Amino acid sequence: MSSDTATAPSPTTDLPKQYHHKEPEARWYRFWEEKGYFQSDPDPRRTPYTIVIPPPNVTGALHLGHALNNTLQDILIRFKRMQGYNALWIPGTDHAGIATQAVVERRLLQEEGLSRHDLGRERLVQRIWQWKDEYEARILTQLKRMGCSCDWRRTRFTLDPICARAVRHTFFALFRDGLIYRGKRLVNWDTYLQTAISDDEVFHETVDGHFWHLRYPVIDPAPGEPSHVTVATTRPETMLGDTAVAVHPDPAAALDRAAAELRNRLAAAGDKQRAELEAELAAIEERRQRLLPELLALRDMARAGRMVLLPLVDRPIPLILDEWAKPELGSGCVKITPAHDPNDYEVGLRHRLPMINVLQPDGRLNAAAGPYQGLTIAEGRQRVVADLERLGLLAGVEARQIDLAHSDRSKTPIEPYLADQWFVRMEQLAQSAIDAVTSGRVQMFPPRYAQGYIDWLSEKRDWPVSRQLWWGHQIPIWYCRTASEADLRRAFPNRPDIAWRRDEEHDQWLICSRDEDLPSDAIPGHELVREQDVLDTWFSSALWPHSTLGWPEPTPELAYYYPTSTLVTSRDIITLWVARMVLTGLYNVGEVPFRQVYIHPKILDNYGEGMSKSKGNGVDPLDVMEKFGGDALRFGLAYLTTETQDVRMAVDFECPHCGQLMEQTRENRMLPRLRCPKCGGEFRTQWAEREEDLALPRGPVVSERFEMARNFCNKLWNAARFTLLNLGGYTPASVSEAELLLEDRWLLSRLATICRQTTSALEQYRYAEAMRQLYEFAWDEFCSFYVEMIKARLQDAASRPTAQRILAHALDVLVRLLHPVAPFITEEIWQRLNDAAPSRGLEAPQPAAESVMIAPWPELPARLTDPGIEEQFSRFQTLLSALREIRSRQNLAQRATLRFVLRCQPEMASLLAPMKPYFLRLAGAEAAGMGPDVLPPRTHATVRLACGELYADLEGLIDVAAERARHTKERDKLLGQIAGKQQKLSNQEFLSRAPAAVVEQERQSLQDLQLRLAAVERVLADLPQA
RNA sequence: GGGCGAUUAGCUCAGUCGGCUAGAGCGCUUGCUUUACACGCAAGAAGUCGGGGGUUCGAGUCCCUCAUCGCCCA
Repeated sequence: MSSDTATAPSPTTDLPKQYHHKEPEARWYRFWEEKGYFQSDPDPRRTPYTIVIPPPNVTGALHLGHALNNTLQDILIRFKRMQGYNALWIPGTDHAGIATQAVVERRLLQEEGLSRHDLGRERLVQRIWQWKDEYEARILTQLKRMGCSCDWRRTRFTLDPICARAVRHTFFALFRDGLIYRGKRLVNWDTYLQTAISDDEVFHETVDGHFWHLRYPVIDPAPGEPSHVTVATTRPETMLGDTAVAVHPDPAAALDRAAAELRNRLAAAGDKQRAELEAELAAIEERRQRLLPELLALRDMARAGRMVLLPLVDRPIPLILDEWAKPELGSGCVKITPAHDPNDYEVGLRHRLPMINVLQPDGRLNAAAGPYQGLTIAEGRQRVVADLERLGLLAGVEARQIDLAHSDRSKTPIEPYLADQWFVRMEQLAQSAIDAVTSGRVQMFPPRYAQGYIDWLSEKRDWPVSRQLWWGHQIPIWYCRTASEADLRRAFPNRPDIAWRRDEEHDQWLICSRDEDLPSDAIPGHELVREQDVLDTWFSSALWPHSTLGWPEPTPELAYYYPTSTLVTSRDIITLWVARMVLTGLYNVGEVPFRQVYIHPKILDNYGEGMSKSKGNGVDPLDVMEKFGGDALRFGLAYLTTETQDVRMAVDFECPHCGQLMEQTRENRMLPRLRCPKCGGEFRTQWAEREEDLALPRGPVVSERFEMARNFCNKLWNAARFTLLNLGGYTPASVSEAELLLEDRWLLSRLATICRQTTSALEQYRYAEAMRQLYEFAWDEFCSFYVEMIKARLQDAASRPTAQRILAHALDVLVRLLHPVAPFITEEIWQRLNDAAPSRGLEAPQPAAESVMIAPWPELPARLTDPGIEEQFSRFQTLLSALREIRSRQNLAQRATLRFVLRCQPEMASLLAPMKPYFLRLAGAEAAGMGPDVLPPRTHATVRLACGELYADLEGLIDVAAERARHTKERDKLLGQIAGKQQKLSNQEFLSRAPAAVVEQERQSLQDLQLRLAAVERVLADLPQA
């Protein structure tokens, strides 16, 4: 069963002072896998808790953003698994159509000078599969190194046969139900990649451009009518595709409206904007004078159905009336190019204008461009402008900043382009997804993200799903021009897996096949041609929660695990992915894909930009883990996961030769090797690929965030080390309440509270809060107080056994609480603890689980929570820190014992009496007396505390100047605070309106401050004059 | 233009129902080979909670407004 890899070394040997993460991480991950702890199978007796991974793109390796995403999922899965749920985390990757094809194509061009067309479809796809294999392996390795407890048997890929089958079934059903159609649409055309891309893959950038003013001659102008119409454009070559010129139907009213709006804004404007707005208003009035008469004339001409002659191609095109023409802008007229501009497209639809496409897929001008055919866009633009100028039809050029759409994939400008595309009708589907969220069947955390989701879906824009790519799910449609419907019926009798529809526009049949590809002669005597396009990647990822569970097969997994429990993702794909999963889940399975969606922050680089594969600013989690360990990576990330704030993380490279830090910048972040500015040594980065680079030592990427987490792991390690070194001769036995000392009851109370708080925080996805609580408890309470206090008892033969039992138990609980976030170190400690104290627990000791991963999530009895004890203990802590401060302020020698007395109530004295040894141990202070009647030493420092008045004996020790400075400052501060309180308490409104408890609290607080002031003033008076 | 978020110590960030003298990590200063830990221990300094107005007995927290930054949508 258990391999010897799983045996921890003996606790008394090999306990280094520093935790070394490397070896235990590999060892325990192997152990968990061998034990099958990650695996989950349907089991009706248990409640499932399921997460599907947001499948990372195989485009490249994972960065810290992914590390965060997966850490948060693993924390949930491990937490729920320990809580007793049948926890399943399904892993996998996404083929990422355009992104991956683009990367492989780019590399092909760079390294071999070949285009995809040189290679051909089959061989390109083969190359991409190779890329996929390499990066999928790398990604899965990264996840494993991070400790992710996925059920690897169930690893899926969006292009694998199971997912492909789900895609085919979905497409078929949508087609059969009339929810898929083919149509001409204006799409965002990437001329570089020669594919349509979705709006979401477009980014806008302001660039320097021009505004050209073109003059179109009016055909047969009547006397008094303008002979030309002037239009303006940033893309003059598109004029070749113009099919109308629009003028506003009521230009006077439009100008009035524009002016009125400006006046409104002017009324509300600050001084800064005023001048600007006034200038705009003046400009409008000026236009009214100069342009309005002509616009009115043009309006009348348009009404009369008059035409203008489109220059260069000499095509008569109509003047039309449309509100898209803005009288307050440019010439007031606008050229209409429906095939190459989204707004013009809408105008074209309204007026049933012809739509003339002048571009080829590669971005060159086509036959419709007449004499310009074959030119690139840039060449065409130059020639068109020159020719117009020669004809005297160029009215002017102005330089201007223009907003230009770019392809996120190729970084080249997007051309709006009219093309045949496949669409999914969103009307019903979108509504179902909206309802799922508004009804609460799917909940979003934080809830504010629901609004954006609903707004986006409410537009119900049809989803363009075809991509002119080779990498992806090829659309299962075959075209046939010649067959009759009778031929189709004859060829496919009783075939529920075949559906067809008529495509009137292209005079052909569209035939969809669900299961098998159709041969070209499937209809005898007719030729079938397969659609070349593939589906948008999101089409397959939309099915992820059910395709991974085997849908459309009615698998036991689907029945048991669906709907899944939680989806953990980042906000930028709420619409692209989350919304689409909801609607396909409802459509295919009839049930939402998940109950809760948790949206986590983004990790930004030191420039405030999100990490991304394409930007190359991603930090490889392996780099971080190499230096700090997987647990530190995870803890550091979870600690940052607050509700609202993205995380800006500046990172440095650390020279492996000399330790010098180098800031990671835009310039160096993608280089395969770097040279240390200090020692001149070279090292490699995550981008190293060539052998000579790989031979260099790796320079890790470091950040202060992970140092903090690494230090925390080390602290935990040492707490465990201390425990293990003191468990010699441990015997299990129940510990009665009577045996518990004050500090034990305090610790158990705190532990019970922390258990409750951690559970609650994790259940509400408040990761940072959970981490902070655990950090503070482990470090400030368990280590700094409890461990220190128990040392004496461990030295004493009589008290040792009980102390050991409590200590082992406390460490056991703490380790379990930390397991979800820090799985490796907690397992290492757990195993060593199992050797030293195999049976633990206070009430009735039980043999511990063979792995902390499958140990039960700790829940301490509520009765252990004792606010009274915690209050008392905090008195002790305050007293202690006052003593320490005096020591420090007085610069007391290490070995010098500070004697003190505490004037206090008898109850307090008896409470603190048993703590006497701790004052000595923790503050080098000896209590000479406690109680109401103690007398202050002759030369003393005093502090008034909640528990009483502390007098430290400073005979022969005092530093007068330091003491005076200190107390003067303290007095001034107190005076200010007291004044504030007094004012508050003399306010009748406050006294009458604030809750009595608050008023009482304020009174107490004032009294306390006054007592402290009195004490400080007494000390100042007592101090010898300097 | 619309929406969302942010602005708190030198830096990076917490701060839940409005209620103690606003906290942490790092950095800084001082002192420590205290037998788990220098990746440590102890102590300290450091804040006009972006500006202005309002609500309230009371505002870092709620409302309005302005400024700056980021993201999403058009």
